[in-house]
Amino acid sequence: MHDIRDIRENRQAFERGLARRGMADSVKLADDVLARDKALRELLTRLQAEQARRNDASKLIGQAKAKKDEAGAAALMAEVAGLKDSIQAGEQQQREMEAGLRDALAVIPNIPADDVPDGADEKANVPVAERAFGKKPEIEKPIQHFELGEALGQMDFERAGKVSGARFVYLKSDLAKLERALGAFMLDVHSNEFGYTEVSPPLLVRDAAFFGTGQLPKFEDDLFFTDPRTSEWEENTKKWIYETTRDSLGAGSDPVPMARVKTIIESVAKSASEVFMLENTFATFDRAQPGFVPLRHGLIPTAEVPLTNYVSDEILNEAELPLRMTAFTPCFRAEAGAAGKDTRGMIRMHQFSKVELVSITTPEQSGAEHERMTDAAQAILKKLDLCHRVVTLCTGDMGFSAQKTYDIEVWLPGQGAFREISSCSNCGPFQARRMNTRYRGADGKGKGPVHTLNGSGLAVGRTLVAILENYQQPDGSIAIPAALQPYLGGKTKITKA
RNA sequence: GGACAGGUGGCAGAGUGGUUGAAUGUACCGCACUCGAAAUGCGGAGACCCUUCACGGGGUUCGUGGGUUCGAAUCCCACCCUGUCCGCCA
Repeated sequence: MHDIRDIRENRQAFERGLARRGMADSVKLADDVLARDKALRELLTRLQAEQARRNDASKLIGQAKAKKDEAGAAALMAEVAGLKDSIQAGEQQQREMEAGLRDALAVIPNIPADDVPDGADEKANVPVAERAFGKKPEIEKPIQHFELGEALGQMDFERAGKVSGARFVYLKSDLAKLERALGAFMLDVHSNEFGYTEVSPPLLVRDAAFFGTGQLPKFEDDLFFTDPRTSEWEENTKKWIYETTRDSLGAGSDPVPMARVKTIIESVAKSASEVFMLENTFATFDRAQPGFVPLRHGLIPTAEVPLTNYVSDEILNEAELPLRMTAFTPCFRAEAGAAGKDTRGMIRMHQFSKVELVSITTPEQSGAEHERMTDAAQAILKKLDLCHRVVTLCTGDMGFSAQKTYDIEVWLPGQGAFREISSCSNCGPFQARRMNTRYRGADGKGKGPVHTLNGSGLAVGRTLVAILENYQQPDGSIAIPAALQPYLGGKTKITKA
């Protein structure tokens, strides 16, 4: 979320930043947002003058009543009576305008950092030469991981399809253990060597958390949600519709028969719940009538969501920063837009496990922390001796909340390609503003929003893929990297059971 | 999930319609006393927003969102959360 004051004071930088991201309408966007801001401030100035007058008068009424001056009080009350409607209308308008401005700002992505390369898509990403590691293993006729896994009898997409549908998998036996070992190994490295606090977070979170990290309101279709339309919620909704419409329906003095009223309510409630499921929920979030918007939970697409939101709505002390957290969790992605890509194997799944790194820092710390986090993620690949490279994402390839991102790409011999295995982003104050997370210095003075960073350390599913493909043996077995052997009871290779 | 109780400033905790943005304690900052600290005394201090070149002025904020009222921490409605008991359960 952008600070409207920043946009107001430095409109050029805002427009240029969005243009660098490839948004053609950045000037129009700035126009829109600034017009809303101006109108809102004009309203506030007017409204607050009225509120001040009302407050003064109300105090005087209180004093008059205390002195038993009923006539004086009555006179004052008459004087202020007219203000009430105007103030209430103004407050209503204020709510609408604030929500409008907030909604407009909520869908605008972060501005790229100055040192991020310009470009439209992944082809313009720039390798970070000094971060490259290892060399591609020499493997004759390398086989893809799913063929290896299926041949071992320990990776079953067919049964997963039967039970859950496409893009799910059963891992069994040593491959299941390997996933668990990788998670434990990564957590140990990050907590013991890099000072991240190990966390086991909630996997189901509320809309507000998704908003905080930037998944909502724009990327609802990428997430899985629980259906909140309980029978109770339907009842509340009907009750609300009845209460708010009974006057206009005339149920009291009944030009419309009660049965007809009930039918209308039923149909409105039904379409209301359908609209709810189809529409972006945030548009109505905490603005509409309470019982009308049901609470739902969504499955986290990454532990970034619960780890970052851990500090939402809080004011942190500068001394406790940076805060570092790591978690090993399943991640769930609906990935509606990705159909047709990586349809075979474990590269792109609805459910996968990942070890996540999150740092909460001061603005001064975030740049160095970003490098440090990338070091931590790379440390895993180095310990596993997996060939990889690092690229700085160009402006057109970065995620919504990021101002700078490094992708780590591991070499997959079976695919004959480098594939993303980690993505480390510095989000600057962008998420902190959405979450309302600030910090204060030792003197107790507020210092504004914190900076947030997140990175995969690493995607466990894809690491498992990388191990299968890089450590495959001519006989179809898989060697186990030395660093992992202690986590697998000293085992040195995985063979068909 | 049900019943009951509760959510107030960094923390604790008064306050049930009228100079209450909020007593009091504690933590924090400044000053005095002290060689210094502690104790004590005096003073200061929340957050967000609008407005002003500035000094300043104003608004909002007592879980959240609405409502009643000239005026709401206080009354009404809904929701969220916490605690206790009951139920259910890995």
